[in-house]
Amino acid sequence: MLQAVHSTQVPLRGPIAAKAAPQTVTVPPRDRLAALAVHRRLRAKETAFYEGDAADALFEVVGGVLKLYKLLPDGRRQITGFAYPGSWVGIGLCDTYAYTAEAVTDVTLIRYPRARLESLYDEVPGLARRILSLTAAELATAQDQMLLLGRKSAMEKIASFLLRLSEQAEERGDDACELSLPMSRTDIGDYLGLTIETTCRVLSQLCRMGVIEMCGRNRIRLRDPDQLADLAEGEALSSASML
Amino acid sequence: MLQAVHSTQVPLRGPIAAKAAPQTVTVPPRDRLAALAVHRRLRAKETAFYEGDAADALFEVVGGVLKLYKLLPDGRRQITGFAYPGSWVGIGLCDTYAYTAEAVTDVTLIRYPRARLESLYDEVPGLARRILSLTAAELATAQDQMLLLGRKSAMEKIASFLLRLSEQAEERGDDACELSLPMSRTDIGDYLGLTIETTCRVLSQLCRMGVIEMCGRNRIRLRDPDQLADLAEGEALSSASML
DNA sequence: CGGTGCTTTGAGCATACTCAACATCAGTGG
DNA sequence: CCACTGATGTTGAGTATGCTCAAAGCACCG
Repeated sequence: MLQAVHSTQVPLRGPIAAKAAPQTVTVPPRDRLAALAVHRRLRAKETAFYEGDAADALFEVVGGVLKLYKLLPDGRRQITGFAYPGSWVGIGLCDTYAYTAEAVTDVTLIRYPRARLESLYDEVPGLARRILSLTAAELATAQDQMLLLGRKSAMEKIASFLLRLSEQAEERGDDACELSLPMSRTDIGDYLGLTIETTCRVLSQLCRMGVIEMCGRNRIRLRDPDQLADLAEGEALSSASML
Repeated sequence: MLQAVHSTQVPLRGPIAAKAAPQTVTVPPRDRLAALAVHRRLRAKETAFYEGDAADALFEVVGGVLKLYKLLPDGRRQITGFAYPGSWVGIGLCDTYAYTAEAVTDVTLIRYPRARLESLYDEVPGLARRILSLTAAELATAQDQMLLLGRKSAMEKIASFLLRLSEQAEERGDDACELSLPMSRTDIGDYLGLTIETTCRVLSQLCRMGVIEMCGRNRIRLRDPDQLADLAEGEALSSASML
């Protein structure tokens, strides 16, 4: 069973999580993966699993957006990431999930039983490597986020967040200046380590500065992406202090 | 070459990065890995690689402690982790390193050329899985750190940090109450998203509260680990407000 | 001993938080 | 269709936590 190696190459679905090099997996494994897959739908606000649950499955996001978060005993919340189509959720070696996964919008998932998926790691060349690649991309994103959370100001955080959304939109083939924000202001704050009030205030300030424009609650138009990029890295333009 | 599978099992060196289940790899791969390995020594303050360098190798820490950090253009720094013996450094899919790795103490590393290591992933069963396990552990740690950076107070950050060091000491078989802090106060601050002054102040406060005791600059004794655990999760005891 | 680098402590301040009021939107039912 | 309601978002005023700037203490090392 370890022989079945040199067959045609088929690209797996690409990751959202940025810089992952295009990877491939041989065909038969694709089938063996498919044999494990079970589709699952969630309505907005439903959870796929809770932090602390037995981690018996991995999920691939096919449609919609999930938020992944951790809680402190007193209810403070940190969203560790948003999962867009192409993301894998629940990766991590532990036997319990390290975070809760809750649907922001209606969501479609593919569920892979963990034990059976992992038993394929050693049999299906490229599979472990593929998962590794996704995990490594997620790790790189997490490290960027640590820099953001630990060292950036509120303005820099919001600007960085909008820019990342813009890059993702571009990767998806959408207009990089027309952002959709499916998550609430509270969610954005909990992702960036801010309160909802600060999140609102900074967004309003960016509007006043003419850097962005709000088109309804969940839609933002970037009017000056270059200035936004400057703001994201602390190159506070003089106009930043005006107002 | 895909046949050489069922030989005796040998545990690879365990990870510091916590909850990784003990994993094993078959013997021949161990040899193949060893064939790639090159030892390297660093004196304190030397760097193994810089953020942005071509990522042509992975490193396993054998002795000493490294700090891994990212910089903003204006010099603000976020340490994303400390690498103790057993840690692998430089994991991440990118073709450039995502952070700088600098020796805190004198350090001994094993260097694995990345391309050649990765070419073994599909040939050596268990290898990719092993690296995946390490990466996943690092990801879980990173997510904990996001919660800390985004949502914890200075006191909670310091308390959490000391507790994690204590757990690591225990895993290493050392006394869980006798912590060695090889890194400077500045490093601790840059790891926790604090300034050096706040770091000092909180440590002093913990001393005054009788929770810890400082035995020289780089050594701390935990006198009340239970209270420290309470402080780490925001269960601010009344004594916390009494200076 | 005197330097240099790291740490500690103090005083004042700024950023982001808390609390509170109000505005807006989406969904519901009259 | 509009009025009502609850949820979500926005804005303001005051405050607190942690930062900045500054000085002094301490330890290690020639």
